[in-house]
Amino acid sequence: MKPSGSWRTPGTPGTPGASSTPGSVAEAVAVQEELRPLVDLVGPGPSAPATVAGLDVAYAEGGDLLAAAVTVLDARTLAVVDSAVGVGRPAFDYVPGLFALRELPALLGALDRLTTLPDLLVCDGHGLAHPRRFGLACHLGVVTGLPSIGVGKTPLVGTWDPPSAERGSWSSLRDGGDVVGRVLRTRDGVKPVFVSVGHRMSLENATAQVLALTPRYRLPETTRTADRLCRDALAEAEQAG
DNA sequence: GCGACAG
DNA sequence: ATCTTGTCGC
Repeated sequence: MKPSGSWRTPGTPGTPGASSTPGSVAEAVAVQEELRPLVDLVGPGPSAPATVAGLDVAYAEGGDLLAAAVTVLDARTLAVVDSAVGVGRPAFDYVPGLFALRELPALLGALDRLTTLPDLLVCDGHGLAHPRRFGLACHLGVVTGLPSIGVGKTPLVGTWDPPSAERGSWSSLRDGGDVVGRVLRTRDGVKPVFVSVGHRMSLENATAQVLALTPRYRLPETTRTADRLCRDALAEAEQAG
């Protein structure tokens, strides 16, 4: 039972603390500050990725059991072409801003079990739209070396003006003088999502990719398929033991 | 000091 | 995240 530590194609070999879990809040913050400079903000990322991965985690009632899932979709048809899921334990208590430490080991474990190496990771949470500009999407991107973006359902930091009601409209998400993301309307008249860059992606491209992944629903198909997979896996795990 | 706070 | 009752609309 290897924990989660290695990655097939490390973007930055020898990255310290990349996938080991800190033992305290102070250590967790230190890990984020240490890895933050490794984020590639130049991008621009693939304009026409062949495959896009969605990542999500589901928790059992007690919060002591979780299932992490990754689904890989054909970017053109949005069909699932590969997937991996695994159950485990949260690696850290939930603390806003340190959320990534909680799910990272389980997600890396699932990524390791993929047969396909996706061209882009779409994370359920924020990237740069984070107090220290190092949310889950940045962390996963740096550790895997893959282009990544974050799509959050609710804000963590920042202020914004409401985008107009039509799908495709957006407004800048600003925090501390920085544009850290976009508030993007993916469906007409429906609550927007919060898009931010994770790693090796431009904000413009991240926006385009999210729109390509939302032909019908508010959330990206990647997120929806991963959500279903980890929920099902969690239900099975709870029945089994 | 008080509220807010990804999932 | 997860739980929950009810409501509106396709």
